Amino acid sequence: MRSGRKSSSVDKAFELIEAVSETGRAGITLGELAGRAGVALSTAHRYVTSLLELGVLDRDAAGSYHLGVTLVALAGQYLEEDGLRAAARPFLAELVEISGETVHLGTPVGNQIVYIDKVESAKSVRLVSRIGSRVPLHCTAMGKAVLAMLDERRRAEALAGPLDRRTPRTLVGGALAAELDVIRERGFAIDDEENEEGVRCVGLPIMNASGQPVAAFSVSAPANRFSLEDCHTLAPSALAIATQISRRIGYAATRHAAAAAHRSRRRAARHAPNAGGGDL
Amino acid sequence: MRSGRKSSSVDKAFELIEAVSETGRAGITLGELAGRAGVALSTAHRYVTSLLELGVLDRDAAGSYHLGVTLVALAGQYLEEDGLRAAARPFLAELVEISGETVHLGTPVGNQIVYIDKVESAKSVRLVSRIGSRVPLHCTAMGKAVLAMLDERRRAEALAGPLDRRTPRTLVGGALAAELDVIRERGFAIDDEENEEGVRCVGLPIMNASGQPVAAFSVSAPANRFSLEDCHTLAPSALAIATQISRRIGYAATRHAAAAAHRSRRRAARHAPNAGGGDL
DNA sequence: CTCCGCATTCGAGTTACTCGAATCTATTTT
DNA sequence: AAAATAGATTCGAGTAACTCGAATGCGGAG
Repeated sequence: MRSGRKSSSVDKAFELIEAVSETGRAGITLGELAGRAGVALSTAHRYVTSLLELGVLDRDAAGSYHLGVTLVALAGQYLEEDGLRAAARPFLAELVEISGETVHLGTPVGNQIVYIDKVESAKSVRLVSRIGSRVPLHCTAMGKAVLAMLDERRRAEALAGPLDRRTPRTLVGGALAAELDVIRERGFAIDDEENEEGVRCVGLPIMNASGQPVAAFSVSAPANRFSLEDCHTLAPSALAIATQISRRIGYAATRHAAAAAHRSRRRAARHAPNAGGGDL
Repeated sequence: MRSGRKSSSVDKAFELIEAVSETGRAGITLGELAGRAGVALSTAHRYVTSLLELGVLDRDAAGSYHLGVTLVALAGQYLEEDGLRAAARPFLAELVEISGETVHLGTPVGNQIVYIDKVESAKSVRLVSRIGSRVPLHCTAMGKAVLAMLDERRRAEALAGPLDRRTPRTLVGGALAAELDVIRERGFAIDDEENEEGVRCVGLPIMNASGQPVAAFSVSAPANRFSLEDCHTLAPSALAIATQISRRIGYAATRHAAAAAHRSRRRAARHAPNAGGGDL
């Protein structure tokens, strides 16, 4: 085949954006940006010229590059239209009531989870996080919940790279694979200080009509007031909520119902957008 | 010159993204997308393939395209790092105290203003808005405040397209130009139901070290409890706050001090990033 | 079962990107 | 204050990668 099936220009442009994103508050010079993204200096300059004009990137007075406001405009649009978020919100609020702890909603992209919503507990010692944060799949409750429900091929893909040992309790390799099987069986994941010391979470997948884990939610709390036992106690309520959210976005709820889900895909596809439009 | 100074691939990719953004909750098919963005179907397909893989766009079960979560991740990063937002926040909160009404912070991109922060009043009848919203320049308080401070060339650029008459009071043409001169002179803008009936706003520009209006903020309220007189009464406090924010991000504060601002640009440029890093 | 729309594939043609070196501008050093 | 340095920007040749239109294949609708 003469031409590839994707656009390398687009890929490179987003590599540039990602490189800017990773540099943080200080910004980054054009030269360094080109280096990080692996393109020639003049190429980077040309791409960046377009991105500046679009407001996707910005330059400060010193000439360093930063992310631009256009990204905020697009993200705002996304959050407003996201049916999953609208559908899940009341259930997540209910879960905050039940657990008394902060609940997050996230979606997998690549081998990360992006937080797209948050309902905070009223307690004074809360965990800091923000919508838009990205966390790894392999060491978080939401991430493991998603991994556990992926088919073999996708799971292998997501775990292909070297896995960070963020804490002494982080699971990798065979131990992680075994854990994922357990999670798949019981329906929920526990992050036992595997991502951040002093923080425990319970995470559950949200399945779409095709039986794919399209999102997840988690309850997070300081480990000292959220024991492993508390995690297990909370699980039944959380499972019920996961089922309800999944059903609401069109998942045929039988356990091993991949085939059934597949058959009902057409109808579900037409109904899903409407479900998203409602506010309940 | 053989090669242009910007990348048309990047431009087109964002035209696609913009087209998806404009379609709203229902999503858009590939064919229509190609039409709106003005590219061939197969081209759109290639770009979209990359954008899907990056998580910038997403497909629902019916095959329609939507915005993707990667945008949320990037926007979250932007908001976290934005020095202006951090610098302005305490002052905006103070302005909410003084006025009792909701205050917004926004940045110009193209001929729109994007909301990047919001501090809500405690009153029960509040205006709905969200971070990431885009509003026109010519008929909003923030927009007019920015327009008034632009140099002749940029102002003309921003007003080049046909201007929407959003309400009967919207100003266009000569009346708008005259109004902008008044705004420049007195330092603040008033949106007297020019963008939305029943809503009045007072808007002020935030200037950077080079004397350019890089942002604006506004106080918005239902017209029935926020008269034109109220707007003028609030102005002095708002002006003081605008000056303080501008100074904090590095603007040499003298009134007609464009030249002085220009002379001090080098020093300011070096200091500005540090000022942005602080949290006060 | 057939029709129809839309996603996807394919190959030829050419635009628009890549690279390295030169130039210009701004900042730092002596 | 002048020279030195680093980085941004321009430039031109070469070619990889994109654009287009048509053909194919898949899934939904009648």
